[in-house]
Formats: sequence, structure tokens, C-alpha cells
Amino acid sequence: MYTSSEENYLKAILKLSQKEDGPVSTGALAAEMQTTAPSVTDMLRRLSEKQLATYEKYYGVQLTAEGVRVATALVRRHRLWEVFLTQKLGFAWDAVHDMAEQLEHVQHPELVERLDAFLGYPRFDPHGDPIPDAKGQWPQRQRQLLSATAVGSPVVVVGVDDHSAAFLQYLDRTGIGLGAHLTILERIEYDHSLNVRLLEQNRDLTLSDKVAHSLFVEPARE
Amino acid sequence: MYTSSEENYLKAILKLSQKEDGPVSTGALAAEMQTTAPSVTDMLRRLSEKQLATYEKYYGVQLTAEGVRVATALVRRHRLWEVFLTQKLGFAWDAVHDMAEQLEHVQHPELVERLDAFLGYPRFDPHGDPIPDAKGQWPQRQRQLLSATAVGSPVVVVGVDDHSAAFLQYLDRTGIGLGAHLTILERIEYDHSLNVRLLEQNRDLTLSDKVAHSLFVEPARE
DNA sequence: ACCGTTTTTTAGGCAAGCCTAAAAAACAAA
DNA sequence: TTTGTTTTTTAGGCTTGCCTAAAAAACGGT
Ligand SMILES: [Mn+2]
Ligand SMILES: [Mn+2]
Ligand SMILES: [Mn+2]
Ligand SMILES: [Mn+2]
Repeated sequence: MYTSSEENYLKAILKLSQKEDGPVSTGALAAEMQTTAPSVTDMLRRLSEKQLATYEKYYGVQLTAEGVRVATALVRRHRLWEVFLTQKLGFAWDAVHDMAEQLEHVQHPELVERLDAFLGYPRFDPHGDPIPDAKGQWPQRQRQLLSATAVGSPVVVVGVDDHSAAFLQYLDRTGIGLGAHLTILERIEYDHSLNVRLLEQNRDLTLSDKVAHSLFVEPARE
Repeated sequence: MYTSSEENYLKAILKLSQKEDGPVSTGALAAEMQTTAPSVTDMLRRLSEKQLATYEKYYGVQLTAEGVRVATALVRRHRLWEVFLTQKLGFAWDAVHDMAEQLEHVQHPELVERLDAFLGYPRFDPHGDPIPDAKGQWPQRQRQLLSATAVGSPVVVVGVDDHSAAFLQYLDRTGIGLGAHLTILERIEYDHSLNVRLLEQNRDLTLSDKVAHSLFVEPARE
């Protein structure tokens, strides 16, 4: 129905829209898509023409209901494929994104639903990101950044805000994966670094402010 | 590395080359690719430029070693994805081709090997077609058409020569799948139709000459 | 060898999706 | 409000992969 390129733009617009409301700027989109501003203007005209987005010159772009639908379905496929690649094929969580970028564009009405069933209807992808359901509904979770967490309260790691291979591999080396239980022992005022206890390994370690800003956690349940 | 379109042409050339040797003609390729002769000429120039094929005007095209390698790898991916779709996701054998046409183009060095392992290194796809191994070697099987089979000798269905949904669904309705055991009871001279016994269902039925020309069988082992 | 038919190539054009350079609009600051 | 800077759009061009119409080559029968 729509080209891969169109779908990718829609996904990028959705992502930027969710970050902050109001219209998305040409420049922000160009940065997100790693392309130039004129290329973006080109595409916005096409998306607007096809009623997938409303675009006003020098103002910005917003998705229409149909645009949201297409973008959400794409995110759903991307994240389900990421689950498949890690859970079924045994890929590491820092290796799956590029493959999912391609797999997400495979068009077939039944494929995504069958894949979802095969995977056991997962609600979050390997990076802790929510997977919209078949109706486009997003699972909610009251997550927060580790950097915004109080000293002393036990938390579970449920996601990452930085999806780079470098960061994910750092976490692997450090022994922090999704589901890891942390408690902040001390917050250093000077550089906002954290001394934390990692329950799984019964071990204390120091996390930089940068790391603390890239980890999503939620309160550990008893 | 190569575009989807280039890969599809290489696969088509390989297929036609395997059917009969000598160069592949522009017209045959156009028919196979469901496109026009000028489009084919265009692409042959590009493939030749990239050393994937040797093309001589008004003569025809042949794959280079690299062209064979790329085409074989594509067939490998196509057929492994077809196995995945039927074995793991439960799709019918008449539904998987279009999806595999898209999945086969997903580029990643490790993906196909992991998929192969996940599937248990299948040697044939859901239609009985051979799956080249990681080195590009094709499994051999001494199959023949049912139409060329002698009366009285028990055979097993191991493949189809017609991949159309119409034929595959006809086989489903008739109860003939891969692995079905047949014995020809009688060959009618008038229209070359066959009366056969289908062991699995302990049932006799009549198959047209057209059907007999679309079924591959091999001798049933004791 | 010639001639009509078929096949193939050439010529020219189009849309998608990208680019750079230049113009225009918007913004910000004095 | 004027001016300098940043952002965005326009203008023009490129490649890929298609197309149709016309020209050229190859083929087949006499
Ligand atoms: Mn991803
Ligand atoms: Mn992810
Ligand atoms: Mn197929
Ligand atoms: Mn097949």
C-alpha cells in the first residue's frame, strides 16, 4: 500500500510527535531520518497529498488518523520482529534493530498477527519498548528514568532510552539487563553519579549520570 | 549490496538457466518477470556492468559465478522463509510465496544461518523444492513426474511443478500432500488420465494428465 | 537471397527518492 | 524596526526501475 520510505517517515513523525506535542519541524525530521531538509520537504508534500499527514509550509507536519494508524502498525511489526530475533533466533539485543528495520516493511495482512501469536503476545520488545496491539493500543507502564529515582527505593530495570549498540553492550558487560533489580545506595552531588546495588549479582557498582539518564526503571514489587 | 530488483532478475535468470542450458532470452525473462522487453534490456545492461551476468545484444544473458552465488543465496532465503511460514506460523502452502518474495530480500549475514538452524536445517521447502545449503550446494533427489511413472510401481509425492494457489488447493481438497503414497492402477490411453490408489486414504481416484504433469514423485521405499 | 514476421534494442519519458546550491521566509537581537 | 542568522523551500539535477512507440536486428519460409 505504502512505500518503505513513506512508512519510515510516518514512523519518525510519530516518534517525534510523542516526544513533544505540536507540529514536527522539517529540521527535526531531517535529523531523525538522517537526510537533508529538501528531501523531507519533498516527502511531506507526498504524505500530505496522500492524506497521511497535514503539512503547512514553514509551520510543520502532523499525522492524520490514517497516518497514526500506519505508523503504529509499523512500530508493532518492528518490535514483534525484534522479539522474534532475540527470543527465537537468539540474537543479542544490540543486533536486532537493523534487521527489524527491514522486516517491518514486509506487507501481509495475516503475517503480523500470526507472528504475534507465535511469540505469545509479548507486550514489550527486547529494549523494553511497548508493542501496540492489533487495534493500535499501547500497553502502559509507569516507568521513570533511573536518574529521577530516589535513593533507597528498590527498582527493576524495564527499558533503555539509548538504543545504541555501545550502550547495550556496556550494560551486558556490567550485568544489567531488563529485569535487573537495583537500589540506589548514594547519589554523588558532584557529578550526579550513582552508587547502586545490583541484586542479581550481589554486587555494588557506580553508574554515571549519563547511564542513569538512559535506563528506565519501575518500582520493584515485593 | 544489491537491490531487490537486481536480485529478482538474477533469480529469474537462474531459474530459466536451470530449465534449459544456453543463454536466457530477453523475451523469456520478460515473461518470467512479468515486465516488458525494454525493461529487461535495461536491467541486463546494469547486471552486466556489475559483473553479475554476461550479456550480449541479440544473443542473451548468462550469470557469472558471482551472479549464480547471489541468485542461489536468494533462493535459499526464499525457501527457508517458506518453511518458517508453514512450519512455525502455520500458513498454508499456497499462501507463503508472496511473503517469502519480500522476506528473501532482508539483508543480514547471520540471519539466514540462524533461521536455518532454528528450522532444523530443512533440505526441501513446503513445495518440495530443494534448499541450497550455506555453501550453495543443492540437495539432489531422483524425482520424476507422475506422468512419466509406470503403472503399478508405488511412489511418494515429493513436489509440485505448478505452484499456483489453484493447484495447491486442488491437492488439499483431494488429500494429496507431500509424502502421499500413490500407485497408478491404470493409464487411460484416450486422454492420458490416471486411475491411482491413494494409500493414506485407502481410496482410488482419477487424476488428469495436467495434474500428472504437475506432480513430482519418487519411488516409495519399502 | 529475399521478404514478412518476430524479437530485441533504442529513444524518450515518468515517478520516487535522494542530492546541492540558491532563494525566501521566519526568527532573534540590537 | 532594521539587520543578521537560522530554517525552510525552491530550483534543478541525478539514479533506479519502470513504461510506450519506433527502429533495428534476427529469424523463417520460399
Ligand atoms: Mn529497533
Ligand atoms: Mn526495540
Ligand atoms: Mn515460493
Ligand atoms: Mn516454494
